[in-house]
Amino acid sequence: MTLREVCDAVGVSRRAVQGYEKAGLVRATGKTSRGYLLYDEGAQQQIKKIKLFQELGFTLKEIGALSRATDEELKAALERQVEKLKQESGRVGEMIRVAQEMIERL
Amino acid sequence: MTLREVCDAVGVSRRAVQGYEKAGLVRATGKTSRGYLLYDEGAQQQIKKIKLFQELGFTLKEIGALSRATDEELKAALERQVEKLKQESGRVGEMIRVAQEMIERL
DNA sequence: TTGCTCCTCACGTCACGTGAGGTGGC
DNA sequence: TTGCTCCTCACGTCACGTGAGGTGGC
Repeated sequence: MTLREVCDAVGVSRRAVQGYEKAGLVRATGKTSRGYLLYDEGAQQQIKKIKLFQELGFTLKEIGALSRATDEELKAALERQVEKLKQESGRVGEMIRVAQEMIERL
Repeated sequence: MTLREVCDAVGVSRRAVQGYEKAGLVRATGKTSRGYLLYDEGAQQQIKKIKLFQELGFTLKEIGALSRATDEELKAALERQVEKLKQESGRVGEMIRVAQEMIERL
């Protein structure tokens, strides 16, 4: 698949993928005769995975480390992340209440 | 109050306040003979307010615009923000579920 | 030659973090 | 003079956004 096709399929920008490559998280698996970047199924899955981990709140650096981690380490990292996400969830809920209170007073 | 005192009281960094000043959102209200920056009660409240609006998800630029907005405009902006925060809340909840599923499978 | 699509830099953005170098008074 | 605290730059960081300039084939 070309870069554009992968981007459309996964829902990331070309520039984001470029960022992933710079961080050493993926690589194009080939190029067409015209120089277009190509990605195979594995690379596309990898890009999808990077995006998911980003949404879980990991930085690109952390994602790189996790790809080299054991299952135990990955599990521990996910558990820490769940705690962070729960805190974030509480914070967001609180902000919704605060904003609604402000609206009431206007 | 000195900058340090304000930072300690409000819970922001000196560098953050410097960023607020650069964005035109606050100004030191004076300086001591030693050149230390001073902030009065009003300035401190302003810094607190900036921090709150940031936590509601507004950028510094938006916060500047809101300070010059009418109550109607502010209300509308807050309502839009509540919608965004609700979406964010849903997203975070989903991410918690995804992470927990990943943990189960390890 | 023109138009189209894609490529590879590389500076810009946002909200600070993190020193660097300098100052004033005990 | 040394130590301490604070000041004002100014480059660095993170994850891209946004052009700029160039290429290949219809």
